[in-house]
Amino acid sequence: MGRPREFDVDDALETAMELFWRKGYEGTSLTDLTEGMGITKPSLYGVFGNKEGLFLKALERYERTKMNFFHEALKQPKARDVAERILRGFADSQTAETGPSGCLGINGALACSEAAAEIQKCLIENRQRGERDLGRRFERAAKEGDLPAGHEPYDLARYIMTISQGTAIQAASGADRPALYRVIDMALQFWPETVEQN
Amino acid sequence: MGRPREFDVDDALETAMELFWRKGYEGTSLTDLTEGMGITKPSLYGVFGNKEGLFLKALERYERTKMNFFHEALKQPKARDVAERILRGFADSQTAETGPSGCLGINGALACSEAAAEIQKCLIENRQRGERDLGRRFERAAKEGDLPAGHEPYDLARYIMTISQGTAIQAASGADRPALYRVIDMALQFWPETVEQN
DNA sequence: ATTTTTTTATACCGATCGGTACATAATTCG
DNA sequence: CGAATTATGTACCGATCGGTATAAAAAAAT
Repeated sequence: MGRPREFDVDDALETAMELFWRKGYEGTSLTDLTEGMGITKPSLYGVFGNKEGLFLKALERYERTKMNFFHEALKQPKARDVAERILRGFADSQTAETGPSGCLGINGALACSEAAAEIQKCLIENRQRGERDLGRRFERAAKEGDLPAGHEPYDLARYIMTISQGTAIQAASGADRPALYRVIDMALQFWPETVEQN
Repeated sequence: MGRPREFDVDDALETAMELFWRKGYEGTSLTDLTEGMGITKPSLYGVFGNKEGLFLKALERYERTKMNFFHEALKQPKARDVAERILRGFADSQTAETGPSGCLGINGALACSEAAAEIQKCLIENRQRGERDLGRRFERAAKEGDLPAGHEPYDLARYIMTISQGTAIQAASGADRPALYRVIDMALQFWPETVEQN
């Protein structure tokens, strides 16, 4: 009952996500948001709580719609394919034709005022969670004899995430997808395509 | 002549640099700056012009005092040593005990409002200049037969810069120096220590 | 038709933003 | 000693920040 909502919540959230992605949490003002989403401030607060709540919901949407490749990649049977899919998945997302360049999880609040400390902490934990999940996958690979010799699972995970975070900066600076793919090719060179059978 | 300045310009600039480094250009308020530097706003504006001018001077100081390893590294006779010194130089700077984590050139204004667009552009050009300088150095190395086979100089330069930018994010997320060193070791694995003599 | 419920639009809130006017203080020059 | 010059402290500027009070509008329920 009650007056029906005049805007689509999902569309509005998509717009908010793109704005935060492009301008960061603190760089995006409520005026940017309400104008972009085509709604008024009371509507925004009614549905999303406040700016922080809106950002967290936008981040959730980002993870669900743009980072879905990540946990899909973990399902690959070979660790090298896991790594490669993650690297290319990030590069694809960071250089999509439509939408902002780079990564919301980094652009959102890398360095910020105390007012955004909570968001910053949340994004750091977000990145660490991904790295930990990848490390766990590589731990399994180690047991399966599926890792290149002389490498610890969590070091490999940090390595892959470091490359992906690097390409996020590159993309935000204008690098295009083929350039990032060449970086990825180099980053994977040390990792033999086929590991010794045991 | 005139009343003598009551603060040390260099000390004040050092403090401003650290603040911008930790909180970014827009995340650092004039109140943060004046309180940190121990001066009043008129003094700040008298010496540094405005916030943008102060940031640019802080960036200049950063390049001069924290990034000096970079052009020193370019002087190494072997390309691989150039690459390694740059990677470790960045990692060292990003994880110094005193001072903020990460990199001012990235933390400063990765994603921001339109008000900081000029600073953002300046930092992007800054990063691209470094990459170009490294690419030129690798071009020389290519002529000298000093590059690993099958790699273009500017691709290698982008690769090295991508790793360094990745470690900047890692450092800003709490990674320590040994962890970054292990990443660097992996990133350089494909690059043979000694290249075929021709 | 009236009540109830929810969303909308307008107009406003105190706080903070970057930046400055103005008078005073501290120095050198004549 | 003035006079000129520069720096400082205070107090303020308009604009914007995130957030909200209030009431009208639009639907469902009675």
